[in-house]
Amino acid sequence: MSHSTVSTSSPPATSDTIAHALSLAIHEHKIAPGTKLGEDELAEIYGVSRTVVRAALQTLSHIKLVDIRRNRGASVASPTITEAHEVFEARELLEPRTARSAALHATAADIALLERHISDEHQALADADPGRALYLSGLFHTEIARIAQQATIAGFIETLIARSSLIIALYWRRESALCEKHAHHELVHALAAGQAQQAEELMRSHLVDLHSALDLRERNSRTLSLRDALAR
Amino acid sequence: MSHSTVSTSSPPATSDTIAHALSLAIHEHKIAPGTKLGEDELAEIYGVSRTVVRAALQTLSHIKLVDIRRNRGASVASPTITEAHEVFEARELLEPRTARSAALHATAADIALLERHISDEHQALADADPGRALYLSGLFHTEIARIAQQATIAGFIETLIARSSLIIALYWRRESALCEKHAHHELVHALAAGQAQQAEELMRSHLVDLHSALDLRERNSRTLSLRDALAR
DNA sequence: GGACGCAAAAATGTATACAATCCTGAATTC
DNA sequence: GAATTCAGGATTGTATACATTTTTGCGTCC
Repeated sequence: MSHSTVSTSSPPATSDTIAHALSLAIHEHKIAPGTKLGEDELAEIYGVSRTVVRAALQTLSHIKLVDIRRNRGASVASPTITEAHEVFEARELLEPRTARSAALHATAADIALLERHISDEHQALADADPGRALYLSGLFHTEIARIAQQATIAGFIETLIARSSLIIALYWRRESALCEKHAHHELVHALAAGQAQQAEELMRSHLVDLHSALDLRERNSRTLSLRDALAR
Repeated sequence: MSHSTVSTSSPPATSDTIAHALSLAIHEHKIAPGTKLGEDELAEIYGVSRTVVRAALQTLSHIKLVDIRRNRGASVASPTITEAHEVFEARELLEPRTARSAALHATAADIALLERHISDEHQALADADPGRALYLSGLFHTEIARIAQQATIAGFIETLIARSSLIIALYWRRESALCEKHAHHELVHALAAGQAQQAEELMRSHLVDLHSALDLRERNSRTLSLRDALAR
């Protein structure tokens, strides 16, 4: 009896359950980019057959959290430097406009929710759980997209944020501390006040800050992909 | 022997093959929105097991070409009016910027390819194959996204164009004839000349034209969803 | 000692069998 | 006659068995 299933006597896991659980673990940096995700292993962990696991992995591969290569199985994706730039450029194109729209649609309940996310994030940092803080930070962005009432664009942003989590795992430079300390707060204020232009600008500069806090020099690429290669 | 497999003695279809074939048929309006896609039926048509068919359907559901509801199977998606607006608003946000970028990256080979797409599209219209013309028209847009060398955004645009095909099937009004007669040509000229600003503007107005050629009044929604309901 | 090759083992791809759910339609009831 | 109930069939969900491919590790050869 090596491993038991993750939770005892819970409703049997569906592929959505598993995809969600894996997604969370990846967001929180509990599973590193490049990690092999064996089907049998996951099937045993969640107490289901490989059929269900494969469906979950396919879902995750579609949002590029997981890389599936034929006959070679699934592993957590490791975005290249080029992809990292692309993801942040896409965010810089989509999110400011979305923040503008959110400023026009935000209700009091929306603002309250965003503020709770921020305080949860601070709590996670206080608990020395940076992975969870990062996840909540991403949730803040997806929440804004939802408030903007553009489900289609919100879906895109969701996948971009998921990939951003991988990018941060690979390329974040420690030196650049929490430059975003107040960015989310200021954004909420602009949204609450309905200041569309202000919200758009704040979001743009916030994303530029994030982008520039990454070490995306070519030199580093080789180092990191080498580490990946050794990691397995 | 009722149905035989689609092509005799071809390499066995993979889920990608099937997803591509179905996607093409939907793009070309050979399968109408709302059509039920039974697993056994498709499995027999393509000469594979349901396992492979299910993977293909899942792929298509990720890009919202197909709607899968638990225990209820898959059918071709029928976007609502709200979704239709969202899709075109997203395109209006993404594609003009992409066209700008394409103008800066386009090579002679790229331009030649685009021009061939246009002439193919005209040929299809001459052959009285409007479905294929529509498909090629969409391909023109995805090709521009590819030229822009932003794979991430190109992926988003690809799904938006796929959904646009469904939207056109549901909401296109015949009265508004080919207003876009020269739009693609002008766009290619701007791209070939490297006129970024011009390309961006042309793409924007082209998309606005398309958007306004749809009948997205609420009244029509009920009519069409009723037809859907009766269609099965 | 290192490179090559091959067989065994492990993992993924696909098909099939079985279980659970939904849909259909005829019989029943009011 | 209309609504309801409840089999029976049809369809989807999941597990398992088998086929194919990749990986691994040992042995051989140079």
